[in-house]
Amino acid sequence: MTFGAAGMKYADIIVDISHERLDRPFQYRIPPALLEKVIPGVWVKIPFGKGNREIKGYVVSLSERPEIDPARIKDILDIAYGAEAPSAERQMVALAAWMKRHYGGTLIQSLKVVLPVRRAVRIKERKTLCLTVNADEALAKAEAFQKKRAVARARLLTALAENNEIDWALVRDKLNIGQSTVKDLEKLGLLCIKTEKVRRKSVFSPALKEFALNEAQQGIVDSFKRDYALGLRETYLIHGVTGSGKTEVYMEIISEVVRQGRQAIMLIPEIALTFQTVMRFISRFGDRVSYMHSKLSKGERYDQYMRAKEGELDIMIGPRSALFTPFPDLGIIVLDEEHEHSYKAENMPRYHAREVAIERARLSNAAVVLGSATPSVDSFFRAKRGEYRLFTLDKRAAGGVLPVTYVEDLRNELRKGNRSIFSMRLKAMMEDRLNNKQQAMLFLNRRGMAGFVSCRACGRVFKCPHCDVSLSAHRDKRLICHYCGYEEKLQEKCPECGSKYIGTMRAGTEKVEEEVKKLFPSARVLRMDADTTKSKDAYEKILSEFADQKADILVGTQMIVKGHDFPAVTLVGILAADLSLYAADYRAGERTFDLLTQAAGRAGRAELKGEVVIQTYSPEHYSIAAAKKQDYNVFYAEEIAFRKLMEYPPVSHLLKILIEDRSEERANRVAGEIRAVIPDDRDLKLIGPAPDSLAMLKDHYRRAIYVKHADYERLADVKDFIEAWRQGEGGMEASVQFDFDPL
DNA sequence: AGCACGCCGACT
DNA sequence: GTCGGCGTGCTC
Repeated sequence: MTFGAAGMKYADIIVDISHERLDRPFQYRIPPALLEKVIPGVWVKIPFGKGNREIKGYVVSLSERPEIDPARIKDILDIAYGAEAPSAERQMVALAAWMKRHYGGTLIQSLKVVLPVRRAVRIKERKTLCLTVNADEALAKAEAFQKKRAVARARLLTALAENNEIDWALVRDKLNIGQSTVKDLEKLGLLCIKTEKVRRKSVFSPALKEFALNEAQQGIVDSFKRDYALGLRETYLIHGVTGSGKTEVYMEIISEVVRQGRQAIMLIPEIALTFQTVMRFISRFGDRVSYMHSKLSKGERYDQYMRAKEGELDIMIGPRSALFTPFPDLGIIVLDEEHEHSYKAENMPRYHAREVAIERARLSNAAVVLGSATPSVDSFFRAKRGEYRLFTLDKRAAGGVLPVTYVEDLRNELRKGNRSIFSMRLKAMMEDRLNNKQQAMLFLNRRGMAGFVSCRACGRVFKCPHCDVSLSAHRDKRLICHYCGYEEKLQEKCPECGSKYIGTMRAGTEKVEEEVKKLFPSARVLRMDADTTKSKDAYEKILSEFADQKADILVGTQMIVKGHDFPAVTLVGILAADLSLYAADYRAGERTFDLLTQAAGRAGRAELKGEVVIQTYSPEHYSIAAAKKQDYNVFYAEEIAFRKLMEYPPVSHLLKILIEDRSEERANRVAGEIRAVIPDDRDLKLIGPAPDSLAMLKDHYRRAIYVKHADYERLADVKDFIEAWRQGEGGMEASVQFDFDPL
């Protein structure tokens, strides 16, 4: 490290404003007094823009030579925080650069994800606008402004008259109104700006437990140790059926790495669902373990990070954010339930924890272990290709047999005159469990319920003829494909069988609960869904009530599928397995198989034999057929064939380049220029430019170019190339955004 | 993103 | 003329 090296008069700084046009280093002069302190990794205060307003910036490097006219270069005002800038942090910056390259967005966005947030806890503020006059008066004013051609003011006042309180962000994004308009109206006394604040907390307590590994588990641990001793740092995928004891394997592997004086990160999907896992780690590793969860405040999270950095911890457990724990010598990263969707970030940079884990491991010479009962198609594909080492645990550690699974064809039920939501078999089995004082779970698959349309008689699903995904129902009886924009009218009769029973299926959990009570008036029913778990702890409360057998039947959505063992549950009913199958997403088949397998895994985990009833309109679909057999390999073979045929990930990857501008001519021109400048590569497939599915948004014309390639890295190259070109000769006209493997 | 400059339509 | 809204361009 070069601390304040001689001659380094300038600092290259990434400003803390997330905008495409500002996403590059800005040079600032380092005043003599700060020469020692301004080094890469430090946050500084700088004057920015014409008004020299004070903002923060992150120093990425130092330089001797001014890149622009020195007269235009301003001085750094002061250090903001972080004068200690350790080497671990340098690695995090490299990781941020990697994330920007692979997921798009700005560097400052990636930096903020990767770097611990400093104690200067920014109080989260939410600004809302509200009227200070009544609605009628506002409307009158709006009309007056409209006459004066003050369109923006009129728009804002009309909106406020309707809602009387609107989020500032909403006004800015959806109404396309600048802050000058808002501030002017505030000055005129027509509206006021309210600011609210938000807060958080946390608690826990441990327990104790012991265990021994079986042969299969020990085999994995031994292979890992051998590799690790040889200095091999690989990515391992453990495919282990539910109850096969993956957690013990993780703990053993982690304990080996910790013994060598290195640290471990253990990633879990969500803390609430894996509470037991956390407890087991705490009981084994004691106070050298810490965990994180989404409810921790920034200050609390920062404290945990600091403990890790200072060497007070060996293991960090938590959701994807735990990935950025600044351990001095990280030796291993484990991702449990690696197929879980919560590993994918929802906002920019939309990173996947699995991929970032592998990159971080590479940077710190660590190994990666992925584990799942139903591995993601992506990971299994890589394992088969030899990128990851595959291990299999196909037996339950505590013995016990897998449940018997029945698939019930709902079309037959309808034909037999059974129009209830329960098949005859499920009804009979529920009755049996009630008589024998055993428990049942009814699982309603609500995922992908975004209104797909099907025929109740024959099960025909209305699909897009171009994309092989289901169409989603919109207002005024239109069916739209979210992939290509294809549109058709909702038909009166099913084109397949002529039935008029066509519609969006919307049997909610409430409806199911009602039906159960109607059918079995004496049954005690618990319901768990977004409604009943709104309050804090409601989730745990319902589950423990059910575990204590205070109810006979638990009705719920996805959330009942995970966590908690219920020894007395011997029946799992999946009411409509199709619902996730026809979601407008190429991963629909994968999701369905996961859900069914995990739901089935809930039945009969102890001595009692379990049974599973899968109700569906598409018993022949491979996701359902494979779930019935509980055979991941059968599912995978079908699914990967489908992905190959359709050129969907992981077989192929897609980069969407979105060009947006107020002027249609400019949007078209820039799109054309970008298309022309993309380097020639015969394996690179280019589509477009063409109007985006949302051809116009907020009065901006949108044009899209799609680039397809089997290798994700080539697409990242294309993005880098276009960005560099735009910073240089291409110019920064219009706005350009990149999206990898969109939708 | 946020701020200043300047163009163009409405009004004294 | 000139007042002021709203578009345009730039930020080391």
